Amino acid sequence: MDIKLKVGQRIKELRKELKLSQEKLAYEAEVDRTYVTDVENGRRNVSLEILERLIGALKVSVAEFFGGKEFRK
Amino acid sequence: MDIKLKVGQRIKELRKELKLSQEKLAYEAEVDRTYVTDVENGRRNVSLEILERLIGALKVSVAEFFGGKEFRK
DNA sequence: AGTAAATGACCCTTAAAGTCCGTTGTATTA
DNA sequence: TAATACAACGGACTTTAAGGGTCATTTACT
Repeated sequence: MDIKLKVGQRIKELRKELKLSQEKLAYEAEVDRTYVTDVENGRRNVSLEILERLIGALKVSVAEFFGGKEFRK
Repeated sequence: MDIKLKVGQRIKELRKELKLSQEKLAYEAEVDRTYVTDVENGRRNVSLEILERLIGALKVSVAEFFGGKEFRK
């Protein structure tokens, strides 16, 4: 599966756990509101720095973010 | 520390383990040789798809790549 | 020491990342 | 019904990632 989609789904999953809206997450990560929608739906080829901000806003480490089985090959 | 630098150092570390030159790695990942230099030195804000190609060329999973302690907060 | 390979640094395009405006659809709740 | 909150989508715009050229510097090996 496409890595953009995997990342998007992981972000959505963590966002739901925190009961955040896309808009709240966007605010916390200092990205655009519409951008979060696109990322979660696998339509954005996110850069490292933006990814780091999103992951930080979701209160997990990069290692935790990528620790799931969908990223183990 | 900057995430671009952490990623760069991790790439260099894995590349050395495989005894690959930057040029070989660049060829495998289908990116420019000078681009690899820049990435390893933390000067590039790599996108997901390029990162995936580099990680793949280094024969590890995304989870393994980000599993080290430098990515655990 | 010499010389060849590998790496690093700079600069310049262009293709794409990321922003910002609005609108639309869909639940939920009063 | 209307009001509210959230998510999806489009288009136009600005910024930057990615590609690639060239030359300088470092590293490794005889």
